[in-house]
Amino acid sequence: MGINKYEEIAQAAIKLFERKGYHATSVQDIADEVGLQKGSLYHYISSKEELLMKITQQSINGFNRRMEKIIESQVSSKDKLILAIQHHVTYVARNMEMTTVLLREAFSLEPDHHKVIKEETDRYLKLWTTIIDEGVQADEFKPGDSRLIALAILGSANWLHRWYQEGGKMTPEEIGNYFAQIFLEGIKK
Amino acid sequence: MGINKYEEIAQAAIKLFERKGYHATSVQDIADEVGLQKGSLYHYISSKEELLMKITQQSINGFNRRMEKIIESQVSSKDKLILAIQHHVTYVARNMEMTTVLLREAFSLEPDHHKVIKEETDRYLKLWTTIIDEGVQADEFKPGDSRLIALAILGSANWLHRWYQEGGKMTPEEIGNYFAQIFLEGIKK
Amino acid sequence: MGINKYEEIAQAAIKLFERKGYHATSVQDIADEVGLQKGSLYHYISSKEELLMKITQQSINGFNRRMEKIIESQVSSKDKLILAIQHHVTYVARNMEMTTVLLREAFSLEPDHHKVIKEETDRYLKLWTTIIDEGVQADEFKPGDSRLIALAILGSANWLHRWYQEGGKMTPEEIGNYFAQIFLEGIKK
Amino acid sequence: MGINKYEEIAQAAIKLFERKGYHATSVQDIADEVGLQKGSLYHYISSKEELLMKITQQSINGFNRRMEKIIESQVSSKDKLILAIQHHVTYVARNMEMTTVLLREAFSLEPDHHKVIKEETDRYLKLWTTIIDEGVQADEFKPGDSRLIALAILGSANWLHRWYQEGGKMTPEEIGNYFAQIFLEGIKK
DNA sequence: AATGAATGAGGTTTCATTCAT
DNA sequence: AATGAATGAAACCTCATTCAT
Repeated sequence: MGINKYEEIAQAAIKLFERKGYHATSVQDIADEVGLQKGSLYHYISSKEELLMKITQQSINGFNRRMEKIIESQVSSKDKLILAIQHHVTYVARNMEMTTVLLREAFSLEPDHHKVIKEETDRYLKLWTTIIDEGVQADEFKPGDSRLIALAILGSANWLHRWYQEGGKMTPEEIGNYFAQIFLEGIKK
Repeated sequence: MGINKYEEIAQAAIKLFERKGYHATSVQDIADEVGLQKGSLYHYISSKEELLMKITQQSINGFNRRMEKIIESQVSSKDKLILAIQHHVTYVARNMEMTTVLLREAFSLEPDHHKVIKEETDRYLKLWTTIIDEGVQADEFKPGDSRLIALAILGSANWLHRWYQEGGKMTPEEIGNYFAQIFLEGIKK
Repeated sequence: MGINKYEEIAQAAIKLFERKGYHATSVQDIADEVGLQKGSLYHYISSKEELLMKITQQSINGFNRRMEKIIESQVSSKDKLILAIQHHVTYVARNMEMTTVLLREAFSLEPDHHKVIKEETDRYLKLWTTIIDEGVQADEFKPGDSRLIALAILGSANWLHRWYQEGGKMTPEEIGNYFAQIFLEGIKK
Repeated sequence: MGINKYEEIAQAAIKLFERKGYHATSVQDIADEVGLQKGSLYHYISSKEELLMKITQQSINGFNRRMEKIIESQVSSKDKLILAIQHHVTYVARNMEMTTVLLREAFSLEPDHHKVIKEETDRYLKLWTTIIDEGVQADEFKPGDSRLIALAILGSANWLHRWYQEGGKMTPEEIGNYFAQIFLEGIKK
């Protein structure tokens, strides 16, 4: 904190965008949060939207980077899926504010910027379907619609940003495990 | 359409809030959409926020009403859960815009209003855990954390508002069935 | 005054743009001049630049309209030129502020708008060369570079906006006559 | 270039003030043009306005200095007038940007500064009327209003900054000659 | 000599809401 | 029921200038 002012500003923006929403957060709010005058912010940023863009980009990149490593790893498809769920869930839980901004505010980006984020999220989805398709081919998963399955899992895992609270009775890792188990085994006795 | 002007205004608001977001939608936008002057809107509404409140309330009420009927029905817990998933999925798919406004914009409500919506969504969650708990007790479901299971299912089902498109290769009913199957049986072979 | 608010605003803008320049005139200045709040101006205009555009357009149109009538009239080229000089001079003198805005501020228009004004001023110049060329053909004027002559005359006549003051010892008509005489006969004895 | 940084800055300012206007040119623009940081400029200048003042002063001084030499020369009034026109025209043509700044932007100076420039331009005008008055007394020119004649000539000659382009079919000298001829002989056959 | 962080005032524009007609 | 003029606050952003380093 303090070393890199841009980072400090981005952190303030993440916090405020999460709490109030992008449009309801004023540049003044961000300036107040970092203790600068409104105008002084513009030494570091070129626009409020640039901040949102950087934040969402950083967020989706974090998801993609982890997922690519999992895909490249030498384990069974089932284990890849378990890892993917665990990683997604813990990443959301450990970056709640940033994830919320990505999931809720990215659509406020200007069309050009939004397109870039959209492409990255599409890529992320594809990485999920790859794992599932491979698992089906390896006879590890039931045949099915891999995109629908991926969307079901991602829905569950993303939803975490709406209810997870640090200090609850389960750790993110435990939640990830549980989610993995649900999707693999189902809840029926 | 045209009979009830308030309803017409609400429909315009739903459409615009979904498309642009609550804060990015101006009262002028809504007025344009219904073909009135900005000032004339205020014969029908008392504030922009009131519109958002009515919309989110109507939306969450729709979810709750259906769920209560399911709970009261005389079928097994498993069948209740299947019905609940089917109903939620089809309700989202058939009310995409309104659902999006509920899920993405409710947090823009003033604290007092937001609290009301929060209570209703909490109630909705509780209805889901009720079914699951009963299913566990009836030995239909594996023992587990019913809240976590409900949140997993709701996450999947809510996420639909981000990707569902009318005219896709599966109907909402088919998607609902598939989701139910995933959560009951899992995807592992 | 008061009947047409837009006209009132435009008049205030002309006065202020002339006095302080376009960029040095704030929307606040204009609002103060007409006794409105800054924001209220935007019921009548869509931007400050629109005002400048309207003003310059009205101004150059005034010049062109008069000139076209002169061209169509059935008099000798010499008399057309005299009329043109008289009209230009009196138009400048009677619309000092607007002319100043046209001549000094039009270049502040955005490229698209500026292009429109440029085309109109080019057209105006061409009307002048037409008269001169016809006069040369009719053997009324010495052979010469009609464009250069037109630019010389226009320079003199436009410059009026920098020095003319109402109530001076010569009326605009007298100045026009004198200018016409200078350009036709020269000053040499 | 480079030896005298102040001169470099002034040249950048002339170029930018001409292109965009004084108010539309930011100190940042000037800094960019000379490859310095905004703050560093203030080692050389004390304010943006000082730059405009220096530029306009240098410009009007150039006009006055030449004119004084002409007045002192031992030739007929007619030849003085011809020389004056030639010099003015070539000076404008060879210093287009600086002249434009003088003619278009001087009025943006603060009152105190503006007054100084005004006095110099008034002096310049008086030098012209002196020549004309002497020519009338020497029976070289027709009797007339010397101020009006001077303003007519200056208008033509100043207007050059709005249309002259290097590389046109006439050199500045040829244009000067032509203008002199027009004002002396007129265009009527 | 040069930087670049910071200021604080002011720029244009948008907007939810009110109200007389 | 509908208008449209008007408000006043707040939005994002720019800018000339200062100053510690």
